[in-house]
Amino acid sequence: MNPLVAKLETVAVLSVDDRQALEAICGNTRTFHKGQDIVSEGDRPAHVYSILDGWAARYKMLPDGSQQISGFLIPGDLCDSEITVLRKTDHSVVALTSVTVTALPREALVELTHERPKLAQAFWWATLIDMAVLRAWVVNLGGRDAHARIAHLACELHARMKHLGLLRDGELYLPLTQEHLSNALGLTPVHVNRVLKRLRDDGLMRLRNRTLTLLDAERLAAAAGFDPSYLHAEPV
Amino acid sequence: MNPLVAKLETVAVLSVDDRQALEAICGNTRTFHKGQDIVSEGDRPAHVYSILDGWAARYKMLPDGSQQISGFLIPGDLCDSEITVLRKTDHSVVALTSVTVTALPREALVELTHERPKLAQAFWWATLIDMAVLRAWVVNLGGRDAHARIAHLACELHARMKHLGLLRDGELYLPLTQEHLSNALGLTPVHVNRVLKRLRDDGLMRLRNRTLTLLDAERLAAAAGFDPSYLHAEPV
DNA sequence: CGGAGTTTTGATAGACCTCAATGACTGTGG
DNA sequence: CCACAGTCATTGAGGTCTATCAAAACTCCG
Repeated sequence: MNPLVAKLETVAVLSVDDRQALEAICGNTRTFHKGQDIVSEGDRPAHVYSILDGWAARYKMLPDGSQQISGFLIPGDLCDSEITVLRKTDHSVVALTSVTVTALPREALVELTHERPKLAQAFWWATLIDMAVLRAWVVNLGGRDAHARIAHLACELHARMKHLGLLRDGELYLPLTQEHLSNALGLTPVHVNRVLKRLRDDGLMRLRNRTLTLLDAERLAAAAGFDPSYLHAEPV
Repeated sequence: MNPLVAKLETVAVLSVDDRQALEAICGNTRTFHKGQDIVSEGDRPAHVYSILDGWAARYKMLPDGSQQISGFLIPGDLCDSEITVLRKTDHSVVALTSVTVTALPREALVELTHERPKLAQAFWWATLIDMAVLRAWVVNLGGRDAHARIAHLACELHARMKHLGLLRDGELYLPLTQEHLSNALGLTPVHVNRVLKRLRDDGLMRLRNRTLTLLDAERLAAAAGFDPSYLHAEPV
């Protein structure tokens, strides 16, 4: 099933009609290769891209040439929903793996949500969850040291992928280099490396060969101060 | 006019009917005094509170007793819209001044947006703007040093208040202590103090007696890497 | 096998934190 | 109108976490 539909259905009950209408405006799929920008800062895309498969990252270039990642996107996530209100995107989205997206024409999406309030609600509510994730990032960056910060991100990604049913043997494919992590966490790659070593030595988690293993999920969550309830959305 | 309506009208065109329907579900107003929690983490409020007047801050308590602020709320902002999807709030909101809110019953809001797609869109789009602000916070916390970080927050708050027409002589009433700033910016109060002194000595900005003055808005924005377009929402 | 990207490790430096004390400001009550 | 308490701002000294610079080892892939 279309993962966007799946995501919306975790926050709202859609009628068959609603679902079909949404699927009807999904345009052609398009594939981006690893490293390619799906959306570039300053663009005024005519489409809202929804990720069908693969990983992507939102990031913003800073004046000194560094980049700050503000979110990781996985299947079901929208890359640039803000273009429905902002004239241009205020950040970029880059493919971390080969990424397949479906393109929802902006106008069609606006009309669709105008005609189908249930869908408009669903998009709103899905955005509220995304926002809860973003708040958790703020708390993570502002309130925790490197050790807890990395642990928390690991817990978040693990929980999100689990929710999508994308774990393999409890392990998680993570296409992130230590440099990606450092750009997401406000640390340097070198320090990320050292802290990963400590997490590994402490038996909390291991990241190797793009595979994340939670060695002791409970102690890891404790070290991270991780409480998954913000992610979720059990059916109301 | 109800500042919530004003906020929604910056992102969508509402009919008179829509506006009246929204105003109709605004329940009694309620006033919280400074320091009081408007929403507490773990609550399951039956109302979504919209700020009519005053300042508030979202924050989360961390295990070590510190608190991380994830946003400042000003008139028009919703305190706890996430309760439409999350069973309980994942953070608290505290009044920084005396705060007047209007209470929108959760059920009524859900029904209203179900019946009036334009309103549902407006709430969605307003949330997208709030999210852009939050992304900017992530970038600020993760990507900038203390000097630029404080400068950026000052620019953001100035721009938001200007947009609401709440500046006085280009100056901004800011009911924040240096400790609030430190809790928002992931710094210590002592360091905030030192950096504020430097910003003052450099002629960039001054914060004194709860009044923020941008001494040199242009150089300040440059130091902060501030680009206001994310905030905004000119009519599309 | 070669070469680029990535991970790992060491040594040193700097931004920011902690602890602690002083000084300014605000509101209150006598 | 002044004295007082409480909150908040300011300053100093020393310590820690994380950054920077540099180089070596590893991995992956063509």
